[in-house]
Amino acid sequence: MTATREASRGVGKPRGSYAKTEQKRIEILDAALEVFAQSGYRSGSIRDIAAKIGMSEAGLLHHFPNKSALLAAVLDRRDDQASERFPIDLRRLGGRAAVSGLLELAAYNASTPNVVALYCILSAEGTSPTHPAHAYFINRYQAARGIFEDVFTTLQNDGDLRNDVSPASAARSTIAMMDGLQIQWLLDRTSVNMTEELRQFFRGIVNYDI
Amino acid sequence: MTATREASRGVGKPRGSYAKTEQKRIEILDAALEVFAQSGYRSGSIRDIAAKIGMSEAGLLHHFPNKSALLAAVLDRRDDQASERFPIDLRRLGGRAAVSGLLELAAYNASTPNVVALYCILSAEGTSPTHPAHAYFINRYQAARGIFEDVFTTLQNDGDLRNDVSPASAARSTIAMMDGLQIQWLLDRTSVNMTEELRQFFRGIVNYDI
DNA sequence: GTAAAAGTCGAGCGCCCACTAGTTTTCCGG
DNA sequence: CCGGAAAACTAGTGGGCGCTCGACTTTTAC
Repeated sequence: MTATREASRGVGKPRGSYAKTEQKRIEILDAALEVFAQSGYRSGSIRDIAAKIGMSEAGLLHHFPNKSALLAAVLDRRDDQASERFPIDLRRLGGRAAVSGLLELAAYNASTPNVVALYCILSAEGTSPTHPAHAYFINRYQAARGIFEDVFTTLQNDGDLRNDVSPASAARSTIAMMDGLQIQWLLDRTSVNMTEELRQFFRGIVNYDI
Repeated sequence: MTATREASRGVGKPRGSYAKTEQKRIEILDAALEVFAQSGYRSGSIRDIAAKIGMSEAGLLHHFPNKSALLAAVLDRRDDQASERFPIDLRRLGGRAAVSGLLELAAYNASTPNVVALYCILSAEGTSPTHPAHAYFINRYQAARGIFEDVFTTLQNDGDLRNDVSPASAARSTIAMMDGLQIQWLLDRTSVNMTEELRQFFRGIVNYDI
């Protein structure tokens, strides 16, 4: 996660990894994302992932101890990439700027369909308590609701959120809208424009022109 | 689908099924719904379904030719049951009554969590074009959008839908809201009240007190 | 240059899968 | 109450799965 090959160790024997190792890990994670996005975690196979990058299963499993660790690494990487490529701190922006940020986020998501598919299938699978990503999604949604609630609280304090809409409700329903639009969009990408539909949704709960 | 054991055939040899056959089919379909709801289609196994009702796999497969036919039968049965147990013709109701009907539908859904889980996981899996329920969901969403659009058109003609909301957009976003709320609700049933959240959503797009 | 760690692979283990074949058991119309 | 169809079971088949093991190759610190 940090930078280069295990950094400099003080003494001891261990050697750290080769120069190309990190690149290989990334190649694996990219392939895993595609496979999990298409087939889900439960039906996506390590065999398929390995084949996609011309590697043996055993070779792949040298880098990740098992399948669920691989999934965890895929999700970690996505979270890292998201904050790199879309570094918005919604709480900091607050109010109208944060709402605009959400619209930009929806537009950005529309440019990465396989990531959308990944979260769509994994969040559905993850509703089962036995799924390895169950806790991840519980936390993810709790965190998202917290952030969104703060954003809408700010918006309301600015007089920009309708008074009969509670920030908590706005948070829950905004998340629901984003998730729900993704399903229709994945089934038929011409059926819905996620950004415009989300904007229209916001028109129903805010007090300003958007 | 109709009523009793193949009805009366005129002449020929074949004998029709036993008295308990239909009951057994239903038992299988109920078990299949539970398994598919929990594990999805791809990871849900015929073995689990058969075990759940104390039957052998081969015995089960006597009633359904293969796994995907079983899934199709589960979906058929659900559609039949839905129109029996919740026989609302939204188009007929039109306008405010139809909107109320949707709120009742949300409340009804909250009383059948495994059905909600079934559609949640299957619609996510079904976004993949190779999934046996892909066409089913394409059709289902198209039909739903059509019905909802008619409902909101009526509502707008009655002056009950905000003028800056198109019926088509209201249809898409209402479906998205219902789907999205279900995910949060399945992850943590205390996190969201689907009916109230949907009502609040409608407040943003209608012109009357709801 | 070399030794040892890191990376890769082929083979295979035990398990689960959907589905089939053949046989036995259950039902029921006559 | 009996003959034959329907229903159910036992026993497989071929294949995919996650993961392990031991041997081989590549890299790299010294």
